[in-house]
Amino acid sequence: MDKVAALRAFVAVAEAGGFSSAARRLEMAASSVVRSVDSLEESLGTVLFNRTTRQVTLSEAGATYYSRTKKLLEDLADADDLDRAQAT
Amino acid sequence: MDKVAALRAFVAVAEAGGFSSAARRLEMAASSVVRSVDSLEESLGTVLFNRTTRQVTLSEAGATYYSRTKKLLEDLADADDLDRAQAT
DNA sequence: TAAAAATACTCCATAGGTATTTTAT
DNA sequence: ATAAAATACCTATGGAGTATTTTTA
Repeated sequence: MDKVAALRAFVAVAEAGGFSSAARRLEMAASSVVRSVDSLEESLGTVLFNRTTRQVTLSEAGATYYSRTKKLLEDLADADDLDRAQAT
Repeated sequence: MDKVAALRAFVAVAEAGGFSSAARRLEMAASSVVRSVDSLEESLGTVLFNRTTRQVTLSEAGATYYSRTKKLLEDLADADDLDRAQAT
């Protein structure tokens, strides 16, 4: 599993409020988004979203995970910017 | 590219001081470690290690990247531990 | 010359897309 | 009825190993 891709999918679904709209936003197939989140949930052993075909909302664990990983993806983008003046 | 795997390889090489010893530590083939770091360097557009067949040392950019990503991998592991009492 | 890096070659898992089916409003 | 989720199916890409070659101290 590409964890970073899965985290991006997860965050997009959380913010878009659904798999289809997240897929449009990410410009990828909805099936890929579903699978990324599925494998993420499986690897965590936790349900991240409460899903019906009409509604996708973060579970409690999902909300916690969202707040942690959102920042983490930003940090990763920052880390990759090696030209930036370094605080380190 | 599996970025997280590549970051783990990068950190291991930095700490082990070489691709072979990193591979032993990670229990994977040296060729995989080399390729992970290669693709990481390519995606960053930056040389992370100064390499000869006898010596592998962090470049300046590599040293910066190491200090950033080392912490990031720890944060990721923390984020995945959803049972932990949450500061968030 | 010996140990490690680099590379070529191969194989297989899986990421990703399309098409279809199921579900809920 | 419709829009979205879920899933089945297929293909191609790339991740991973083994074996080989190159390099340098």
